Amino acid sequence: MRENLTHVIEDYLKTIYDLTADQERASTNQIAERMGVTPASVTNMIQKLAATDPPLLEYRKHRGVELTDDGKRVALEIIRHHRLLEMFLQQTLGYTWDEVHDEADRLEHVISEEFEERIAESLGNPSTDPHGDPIPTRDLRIPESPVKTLSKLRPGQHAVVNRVRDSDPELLRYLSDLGLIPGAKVTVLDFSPFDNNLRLRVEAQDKAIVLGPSVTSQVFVGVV
Amino acid sequence: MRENLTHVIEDYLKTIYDLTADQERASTNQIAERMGVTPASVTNMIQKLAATDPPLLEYRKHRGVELTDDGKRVALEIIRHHRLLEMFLQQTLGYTWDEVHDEADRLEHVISEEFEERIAESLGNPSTDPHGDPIPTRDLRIPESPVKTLSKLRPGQHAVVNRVRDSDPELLRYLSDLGLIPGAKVTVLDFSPFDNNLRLRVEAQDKAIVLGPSVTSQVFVGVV
DNA sequence: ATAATATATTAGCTTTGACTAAATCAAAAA
DNA sequence: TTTTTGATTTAGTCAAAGCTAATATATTAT
Repeated sequence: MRENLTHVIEDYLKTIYDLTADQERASTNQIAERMGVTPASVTNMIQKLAATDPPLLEYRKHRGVELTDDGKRVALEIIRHHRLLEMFLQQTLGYTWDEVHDEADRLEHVISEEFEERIAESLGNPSTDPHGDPIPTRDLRIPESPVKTLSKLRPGQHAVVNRVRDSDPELLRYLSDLGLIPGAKVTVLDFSPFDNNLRLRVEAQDKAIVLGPSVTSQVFVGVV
Repeated sequence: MRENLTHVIEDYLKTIYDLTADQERASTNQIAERMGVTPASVTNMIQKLAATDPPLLEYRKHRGVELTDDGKRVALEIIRHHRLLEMFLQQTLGYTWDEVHDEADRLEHVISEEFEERIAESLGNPSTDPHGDPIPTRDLRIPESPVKTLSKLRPGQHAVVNRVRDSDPELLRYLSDLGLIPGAKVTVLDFSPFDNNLRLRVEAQDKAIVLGPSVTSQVFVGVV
């Protein structure tokens, strides 16, 4: 039913899955930008993926794409590999959370189900990766990701960090210096309009910090 | 100096390294058979590898190939990855020794130096893999592999198994059932001419066994 | 409604690494 | 030495996945 998909196809499906987490369809240009290829290459590939039997995505000219259930299944399998690997690299091999992403991006395409199963078990079947992203279960169910970002909070509100965007290692190092890691408790002290800066206190850190929206929009929280 | 070599090129170099362990040069057909491709494909590839700057191998028409020092360096790097991975899969993830080879064959091309270094350290920088094959050091030195096989022994001789051919998982399961694993001590009881069978006793096993040359030639020993 | 801009598609070309079929070379046999 | 056989090489294709340049479609602004 599945198999014989190339690593490249897996990457396209993963990227599209990601993009359609917060929108209906993914556009050619969005996919191109995320993957670092030209839009023409994307058009080529998505037409091919829409023409497979069964189709991995649904394509409408000039209207972008949406994954089919088959496409989603493949994407989730890869995402499960990726996030389990991130956890494994951190917990078992002592990687820091800013180092795990690139290594996992390469390993995710080549590990067997056996490998997946063994690291999952040795980690105690974790439900999230080091950045707080949920790990799909063996049968590829995945809880909704939290959608509220720190940038939405206003003075007086308390929240717990439960996930951070993991795309930029620089940002991750900065966040961990600040103590803004999953589990951290924060209190918003001040909000500046126009620049949308937030002044806030991270529990267990001595002094308050001021962060702009390019940081606060990357941190997902649950309000308490 | 190195880099931008494809996985396929790495596989060619590894195969050629392996073939030239016990002969001067590797022939087109040998390489083709080992890699499961046609001889024509091999000719293509080796001509390309001989034309790189610096060349990875030395090619003479109808005379086969030999790796250059640069080619050997690349091969040894991959072999180091492979054997460290085999050890890691067995020791850390609980794989059996017949399962590690295929997984390592895929992982060896994608792990970083960082990953290599971390597993080497976590394993205490082992000098051999689960089959007894020596692991090249960080600076890519490798001891000579033992060359004497069990099939060369004659009645009365005592020996210690130090390596077994790792290409066939079936054989590996059989050998481990017999207790013929690196470290095992054996005594040869009988030799049958014509069929070249050996009857021998494996220390710590209750009864003697008879093995033909298709088995005994795959087991490397040190005579004591 | 038209023009301007942004987005998407098509067409044609490139590189990698396979393949088959045909041709050539080298070694062994007659 | 010639013939036969087996190994190797050449020539020409193919599929994957990228690219550029040219074209077409949508959307927004006038």
